[in-house]
Amino acid sequence: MSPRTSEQYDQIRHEKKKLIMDTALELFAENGYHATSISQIAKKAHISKGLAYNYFKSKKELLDEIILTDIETFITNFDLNKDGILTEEEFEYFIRQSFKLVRENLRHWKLYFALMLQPKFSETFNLEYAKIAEPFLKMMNEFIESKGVADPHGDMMVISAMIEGALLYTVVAPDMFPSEVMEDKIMAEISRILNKTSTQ
Amino acid sequence: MSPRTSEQYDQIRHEKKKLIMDTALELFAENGYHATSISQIAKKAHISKGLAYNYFKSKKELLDEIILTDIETFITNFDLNKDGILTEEEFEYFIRQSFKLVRENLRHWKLYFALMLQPKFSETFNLEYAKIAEPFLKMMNEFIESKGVADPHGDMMVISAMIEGALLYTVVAPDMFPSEVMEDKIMAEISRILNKTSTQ
Amino acid sequence: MSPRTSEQYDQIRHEKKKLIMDTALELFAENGYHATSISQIAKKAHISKGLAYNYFKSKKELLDEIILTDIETFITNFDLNKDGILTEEEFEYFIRQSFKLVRENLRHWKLYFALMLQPKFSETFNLEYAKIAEPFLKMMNEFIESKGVADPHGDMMVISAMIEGALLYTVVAPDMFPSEVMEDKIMAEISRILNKTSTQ
Amino acid sequence: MSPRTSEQYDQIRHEKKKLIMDTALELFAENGYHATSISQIAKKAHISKGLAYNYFKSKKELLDEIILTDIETFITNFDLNKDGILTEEEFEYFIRQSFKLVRENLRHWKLYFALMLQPKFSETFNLEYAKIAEPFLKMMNEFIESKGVADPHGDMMVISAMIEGALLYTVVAPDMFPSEVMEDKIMAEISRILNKTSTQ
DNA sequence: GATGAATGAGTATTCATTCAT
DNA sequence: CATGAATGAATACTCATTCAT
Repeated sequence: MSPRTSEQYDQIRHEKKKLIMDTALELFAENGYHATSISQIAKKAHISKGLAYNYFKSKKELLDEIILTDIETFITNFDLNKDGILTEEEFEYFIRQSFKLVRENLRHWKLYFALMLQPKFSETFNLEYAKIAEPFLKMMNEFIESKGVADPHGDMMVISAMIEGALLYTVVAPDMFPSEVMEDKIMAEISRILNKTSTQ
Repeated sequence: MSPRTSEQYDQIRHEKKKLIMDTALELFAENGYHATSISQIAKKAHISKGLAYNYFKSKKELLDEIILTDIETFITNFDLNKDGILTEEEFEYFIRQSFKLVRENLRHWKLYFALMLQPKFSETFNLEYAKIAEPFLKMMNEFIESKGVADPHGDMMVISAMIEGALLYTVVAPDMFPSEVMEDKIMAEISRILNKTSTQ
Repeated sequence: MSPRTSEQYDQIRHEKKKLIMDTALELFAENGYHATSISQIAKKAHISKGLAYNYFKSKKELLDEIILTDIETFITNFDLNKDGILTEEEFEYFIRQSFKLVRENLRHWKLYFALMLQPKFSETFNLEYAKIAEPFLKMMNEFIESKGVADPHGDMMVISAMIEGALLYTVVAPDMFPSEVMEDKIMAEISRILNKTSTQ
Repeated sequence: MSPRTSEQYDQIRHEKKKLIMDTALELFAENGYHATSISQIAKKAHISKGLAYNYFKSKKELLDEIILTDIETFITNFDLNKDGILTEEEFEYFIRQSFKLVRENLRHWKLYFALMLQPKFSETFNLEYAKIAEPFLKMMNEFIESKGVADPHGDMMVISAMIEGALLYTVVAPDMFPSEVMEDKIMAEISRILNKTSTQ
């Protein structure tokens, strides 16, 4: 048999890493980071404990890589680096896209909320999410200000809270609070908030 | 010499229990239940590990008692059992009172959000919080319906999300999202949502 | 109220000690010495843990006192110190009395068998039981020799084993091996062993 | 490099398990189950505490596996499942074999006697020993009945007591009660009991 | 790349014992 | 005489991590 090419090795490495990270995310989200052991992850992923350490230096680093990868996915899906002024359509796109991403990866967001509650725990998490949150808030701020409302900062806070609350419900109680329904309602509410001055 | 009276013992027991529960809540909220050890709690409370077990049968039961006590405090502060129809003032009172209670006991609510994310973990939590959440949602539902809005269920979800998000920010980012400011803004927003039909 | 007389105090002390020892024996016999905690004993005796230490310096000493008291009872019931030669009636009395005492205090004998199996554990037990066993065996030896059998030492061993086995069954399986029935059968068997030479 | 073959792992597992079980049996027999800690076992076996838990889920399960293995050994050495009628030689073989097995594994039988005294403690023990005891008693019963003695049940009890007592002495006082000597004496006694009718 | 045996520090929990009252 | 709060050492058990193969 011919030896595997290095591409094949890379392929294997990549797939195994993904398998481990997916499995870990599932368990971290369901039971929490501390309540999840490497043994459980290994068993569920049908690999040996040793192999997990072949790919990740430690349990914490496994968490870190999960966070980083998810952030990357998020950023890729958003293109948050644009500098120009947002159109109404782009603004709506951003928010709807947020709901969509949360719905498509509930586990990640469950983990996100959990880590948000223990800020001392993960430096990585704090740093990485700042990268998202800041431009997001900045964008939101600028857009709201551009609308000429009376209290832009206040409106920003209400809108953020509404979105954050809806995303939390999407994650913990999707049956009682259907995500798509909330998304539409919230979009409408935001429109009303930001356009009320013009109608007066 | 005669032994301590049972009143003295009750007094001691009550104070020590409170000390242990307060200390535990502080650590549970800050670092999470699983990341907090009985040793840490004992050290911080300046007692021996053994004493903690004199008062609580297990770590889980310590958590349970914290939850139960906090729920009691909450219910006492609310009188949620009233059946009659809410006035506008009472409705506002309920919501403002919620913000107030969260602000006054941030630790408890941090724990609340954390436990909400791991529903399988604590039976006690689920049962006890259902006791609060259900009448709260029912009250909100009935009140909104009484206002004759076009989409009462949708409005209820938006309002709930707004409140939940604001409370979450109150707990995790009070500096960036000042709770009192949000409270006022949200009260105003709710008014607008529920009274918009009348102005049309 | 007049102070209690010292006789009354002695009476109280004596009764409490007995209560504690009886309770402890019950639990030691049922679950074993190591599996029984002072707390359990105190709870079952409806006293405080502290009181147990008022009467006994340690858990081990509590065990020791139980052993000593039981030995005393045993010796009192036997009058094993007689030096003279045993009559046939006296020999039978000894054995039947052994069965009777075991039946009347199963707990103590359960403890006895358990301690016999862990000779390193209790010095007290070993010393005290030697006091019983030695004269008992000596008596048995002398009596058997006096009967002029061919193999007195062998017969002594068989008879002892028979008695010991029957007592063990009396303690652990009285339903399947009714003690009184065994007692009679064994007495008959002993007679036959010791008198067979004369009939030949 | 390639990982160990599963045969190698099986080999290692088998040897280590045996080492741990042998060490545990030694200590359990000598000092009792409750008085023996996993630390002691680990130290004596020159392994870490953790490794013991790699092989046995709990201390109780370690005990269970010891019991089960010993029972297997016992049954293998006996072939107790035969249905046919016993010859005199087979009956004698059974009894002599019992003595032999006890002598060859004193520790196991010390544990057996100790567990017999605490029937509530080990379900496993009760169930497994019933498997041995029942056919053994049945066999003995049938054989005795086949001999046409006047009181077969009574004889069975006396013979059982004699054997049980002799085995107990074999375990706790082999110096004072030499096992082989007792074995011969008891065999002779049994013969006399069972054949006395025919000679009269 | 892959395995799982092995470790050791840490965790929850128990318990004999002490002591102030 | 009597209580039960308090301690600390020990116990069963877990788990992240290492390593020989």
